[in-house]
Amino acid sequence: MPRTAAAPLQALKPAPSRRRRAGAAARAAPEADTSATQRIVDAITTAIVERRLMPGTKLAEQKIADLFKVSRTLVRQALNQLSRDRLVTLEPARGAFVARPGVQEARQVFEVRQMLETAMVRKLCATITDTQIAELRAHLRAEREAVLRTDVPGRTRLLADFHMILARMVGNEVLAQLLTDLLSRSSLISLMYQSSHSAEHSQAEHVALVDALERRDARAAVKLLDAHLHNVERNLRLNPRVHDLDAALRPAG
Amino acid sequence: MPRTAAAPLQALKPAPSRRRRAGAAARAAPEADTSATQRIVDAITTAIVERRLMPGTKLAEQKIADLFKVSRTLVRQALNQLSRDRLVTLEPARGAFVARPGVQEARQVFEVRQMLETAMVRKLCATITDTQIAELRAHLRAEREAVLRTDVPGRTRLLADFHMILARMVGNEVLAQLLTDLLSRSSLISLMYQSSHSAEHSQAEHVALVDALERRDARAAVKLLDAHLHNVERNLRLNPRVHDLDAALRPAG
DNA sequence: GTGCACAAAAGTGTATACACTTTGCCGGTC
DNA sequence: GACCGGCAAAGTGTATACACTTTTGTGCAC
Repeated sequence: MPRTAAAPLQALKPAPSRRRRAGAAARAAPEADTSATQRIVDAITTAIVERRLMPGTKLAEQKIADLFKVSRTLVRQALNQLSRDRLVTLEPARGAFVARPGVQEARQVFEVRQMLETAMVRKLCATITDTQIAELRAHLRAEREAVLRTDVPGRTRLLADFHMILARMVGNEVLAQLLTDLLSRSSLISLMYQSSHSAEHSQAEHVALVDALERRDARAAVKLLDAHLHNVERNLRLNPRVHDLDAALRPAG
Repeated sequence: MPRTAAAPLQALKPAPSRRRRAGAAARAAPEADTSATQRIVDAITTAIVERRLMPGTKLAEQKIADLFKVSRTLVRQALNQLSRDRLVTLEPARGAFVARPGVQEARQVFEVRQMLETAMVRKLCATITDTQIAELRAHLRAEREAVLRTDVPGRTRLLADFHMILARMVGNEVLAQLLTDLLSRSSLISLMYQSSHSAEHSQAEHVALVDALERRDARAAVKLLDAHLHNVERNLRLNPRVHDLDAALRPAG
């Protein structure tokens, strides 16, 4: 690795495009430019989700402040938000680090996802419209293209966005919010425990799920989603392995 | 009301006892004293949950800072956290206010709770031990006593804690965390939409649920929980009413 | 008497300053 | 040569300062 270890934060430089927390306050406000704090949160979030920042990386306040040309005040606000999302951990008087979710936390996140998403799909089966099916099909095509051209960051995000789209289609903003957080954490988890679940496999499972939704077959849809999440989790390297040596030696276990 | 409107924040003075986010970082750390920021968050949270702060109340930074004898910096951190919990809303350049969740948000919170909690109870039926049943029975007694002596803040918290205890019994910290937030928001919601669901009724439904859990009757338990949440929501005054006049006249609708 | 304009006051948004903790390094000691 | 103590550098935690926005109150015009 030719890069010097002193500047791993350069990964933040390419500013993101998407905006988070779109439905934060559905006021009549014309939704002005995003705040500086939010820009930093978004940049770090997408850097983590797109796997440009490795777990354990130190996020020094002054360095980030220089990168974004703001004071530490705003950086601290951003890091606080991120720590509530569990994407970074704050160690008192030591600083902020990209989180290293443990295997227990990993399992718990997937368990909650399974609870929420199966209920979500069940509801969706009863309300989904043909227009929404078409929207899903369009997304599946985008997924497929990203997989075919092996666009790793792109397909990673699209595969996660699929679940977000389902959540938004239920029309429940609270649900969408929760799932956004869980999906970010899932990204971090599958980054840490290097998933062997191929992107093509995931994509195929998404297709099957949409097929079931189109048939309004709730039973099948729930079963497929359940299997999908189970597969993703099963293919994480959550068992003690040689590769996890460094993690195993840490006090957190 | 003899109080002057200038000091509604006195409600914050009685410091809370419980600590939030207990499982934040299960490190080997001896868990030192809570940070000043967290103390403020806890104080405001419990003040809202125990209904000492009304929705819409302005939370001026300097006033809170004076109350807690800290600088605005820490108060801002606390308000930011609270806004992420949706207990306060931040209006740019105007300040922080105790949130006024709309009817749509109210319905969505209860919908998500129903999704999460039914799944949770189903899992719990398969794993619950006799010791845990006993723990629940003890809690039910505490609830009953609080109801009988019409200890309003106490019973409010105990009735919410019941759901939290169920969540913790699943052994899933992520789930417990999510539900903590949802329950806080639920408290705020039932405060705003003055519930007509009597505390005695809720308490009786809790008893029935524990009975079903003791029989390990998942079907019945899920049904009872479902009915319980449905009852609570149905008894909120979510329909346009005269009492909501002030809310109705606000631009937010 | 009502309505608008402007100015003072209050309050939020961001930056900077400073105290204190942690960390890495150097020299001394056994 | 390894270990312990302390010192300097770096970095976090909190307070304060200042710019700018919103609000409020006053006076003037109509």
